[in-house]
Amino acid sequence: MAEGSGNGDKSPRTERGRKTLRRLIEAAAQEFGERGFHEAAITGITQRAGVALGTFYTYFESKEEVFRALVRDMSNATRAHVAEAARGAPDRLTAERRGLAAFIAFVRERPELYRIIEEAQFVAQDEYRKHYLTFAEGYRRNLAAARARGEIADGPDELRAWALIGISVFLGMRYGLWERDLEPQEVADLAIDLASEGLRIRAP
Amino acid sequence: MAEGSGNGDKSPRTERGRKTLRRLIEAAAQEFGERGFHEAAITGITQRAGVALGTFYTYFESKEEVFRALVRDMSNATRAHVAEAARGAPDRLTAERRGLAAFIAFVRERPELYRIIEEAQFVAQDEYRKHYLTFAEGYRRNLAAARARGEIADGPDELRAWALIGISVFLGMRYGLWERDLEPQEVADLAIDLASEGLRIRAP
DNA sequence: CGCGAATCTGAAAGGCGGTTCACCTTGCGC
DNA sequence: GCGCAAGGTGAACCGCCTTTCAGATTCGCG
Repeated sequence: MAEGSGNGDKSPRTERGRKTLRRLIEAAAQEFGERGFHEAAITGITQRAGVALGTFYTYFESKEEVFRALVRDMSNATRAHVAEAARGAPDRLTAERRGLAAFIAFVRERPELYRIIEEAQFVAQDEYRKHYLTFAEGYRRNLAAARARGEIADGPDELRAWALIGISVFLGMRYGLWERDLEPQEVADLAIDLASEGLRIRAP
Repeated sequence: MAEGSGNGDKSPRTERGRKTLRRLIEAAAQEFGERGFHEAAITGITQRAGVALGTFYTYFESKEEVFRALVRDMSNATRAHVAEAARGAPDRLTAERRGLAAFIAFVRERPELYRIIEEAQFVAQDEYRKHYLTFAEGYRRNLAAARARGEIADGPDELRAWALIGISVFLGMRYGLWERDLEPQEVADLAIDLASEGLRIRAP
């Protein structure tokens, strides 16, 4: 759960406490996911968790603090999920394809996580930036390594990383969140084909 | 200014009124851009505009209504700006390059507009979707036409459109809003080169 | 058992800011 | 000039929700 920044040592000491904390976090994910940060109410969180209002403040300093904790969790969960799916791929493009398909499927399963991260842009800018900067840095490293191995053409790693992230996020939104007229696997195949081959007509 | 949906006929009748309305809209763009929808206060808007609190409600039904009006305005302004820059390009890839450079430059000039559109996701979902759906539809048509002319390789127009929009938005965020270590023109050149050539090594 | 620490409780404090409204001012059309 | 619609004013209302807090309850340990 990442502990993190300055919560005046509110971590639980007993098993009971840990259980309550977990329920609060899950309830918060639901509440924020359904209603958004500002519409969400602490009473909504505590009701979902089945505890009294005051209990919330046994574990969190403020509404914003849970939200930040949630963003970190989801950021980690997303990266872990994608990395897991791509692990053991024979080459970079295959890894990309698998990662993207997994990402879109992930968005479908847990739309609330997607929504929370995007809202962080306005509630916890620093966490939002950290999320994408971390993602981009990993991406950049992968591209640089693939380039060194001669798997992909020469080019600017960092910019490419941001471009590919943009593709993933928007395809995730369009084909994961908004409509499901294509399967994650198809979306990934088509997208990676575009990234790999480009728009220009290949010489025969 | 797009009139738009159901504001109980609050449009100004005189020149004085039109002037005040314009100042309110500009003030709102500033206030929302700097503080975000929820932090923004009507008093902040009216103070910036130099009018009394009540005057706001002479022209708008609610806080949300100005916000929606603003999103529509900015959506139109962005599309117009990009289309203008791309007009008269000899081929699609050149048009893309010019449009992207213009978009990134636009974001740099008016970061508040960018921020407002993204926040619409949580304040006025329908406007947000409409913005990107409209953008995507135009893009798709352009790609289909270019494909028909034999300028680009065969492929799925709509998905490509979403992918290219994702690239633009994320490069705009990274190189327009967050840091300026590359010029808009360089970003556009590199990005369109990626979109055109792809990652795979070209046969000699 | 019995005691202290950890948890839990929920009423109420305290702020905040959107919206209303009754009244005043301005300026166009005759 | 003058009358009336359009425009402008800001104090007050109002509902909502985060956070606090004093006290009750539970639990683990000796």
